[in-house]
Amino acid sequence: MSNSIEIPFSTTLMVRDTCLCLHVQRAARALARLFDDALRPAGLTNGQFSLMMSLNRPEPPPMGPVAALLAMDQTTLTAALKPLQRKGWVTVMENPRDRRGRLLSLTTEGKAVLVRALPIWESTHAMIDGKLPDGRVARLRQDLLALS
Amino acid sequence: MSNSIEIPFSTTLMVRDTCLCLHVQRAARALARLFDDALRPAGLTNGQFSLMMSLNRPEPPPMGPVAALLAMDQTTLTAALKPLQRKGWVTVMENPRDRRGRLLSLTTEGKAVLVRALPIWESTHAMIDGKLPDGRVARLRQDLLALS
DNA sequence: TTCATTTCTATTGATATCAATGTATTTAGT
DNA sequence: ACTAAATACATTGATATCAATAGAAATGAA
Repeated sequence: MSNSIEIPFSTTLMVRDTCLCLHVQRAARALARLFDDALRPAGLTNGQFSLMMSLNRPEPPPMGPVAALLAMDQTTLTAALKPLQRKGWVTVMENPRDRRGRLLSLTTEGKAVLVRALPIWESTHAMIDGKLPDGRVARLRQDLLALS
Repeated sequence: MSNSIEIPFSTTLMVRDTCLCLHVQRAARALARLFDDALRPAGLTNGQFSLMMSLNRPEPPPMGPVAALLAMDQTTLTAALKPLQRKGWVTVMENPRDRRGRLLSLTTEGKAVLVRALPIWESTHAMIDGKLPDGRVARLRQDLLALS
């Protein structure tokens, strides 16, 4: 019988130390927890905050561009809207110009939630900012954009 | 009646452009899709690859350290192990030295899956690496670690 | 106009993620 | 040894994520 083929432990350490995907997933989970904790008093998760903030526009956007902006699957956006609709913070209406599409907008109450969440975002983000040397944050954002 | 308080659109644009959490979540989703697509022929997702690779050690680790390494909640790890156990790629056994704990190890078949996945990871990671200017990747990893 | 194609979204099923909570076991203080 | 506290993990419930698929409407080619 063929003996098991194994990956050497050194390779495991190399992958662990160099894998960009793993590094980004780790940071994503850590930052998500951080912002979720901070935003909890406002009743929002980090993802809900980003989504609702992206809906704060002069004109209600259709779903496609919003999903693209957040770099998420369209079906994920459909699902993410459900709890926000239930809470009455977001409305999803048929686009009169294209009846396949939907237009997303914040309700008055949704805007109020966002107003309460904004200072939390500001202070939390300022704290994160302080964790990295000056100027480094801009480059980090640029690099993350290149990966998106 | 009090008129609605709104966040100016300029603030929305500022948050969209500067929020590190959003940038990291975006990159995390994009990279996850990229690696998931590449690893699909091997039957693994990016997260399963990272998890199984982290189990490729001389001694089977308990769950706590593995969850910490991946920067994920312990309950998430419990859930993530389920499909891998079902497929017979990972075994979860009681720790004889501490009967509260579990020891995680790859099966022979699990190691074989990992062997098949490794070259996919290598080529995919090389492609990502090429997207960023030389030397920038190392700094990016360092910054992501600082956020974790 | 008609029909094939494309576009926009929803649904289903599977996994991922975490908070809240519960259980069993170990450890520490006495 | 006994008990309180801490530790390690599992379960439940809710949301997040995407692939596969399906439906409806718009678009384009003839």
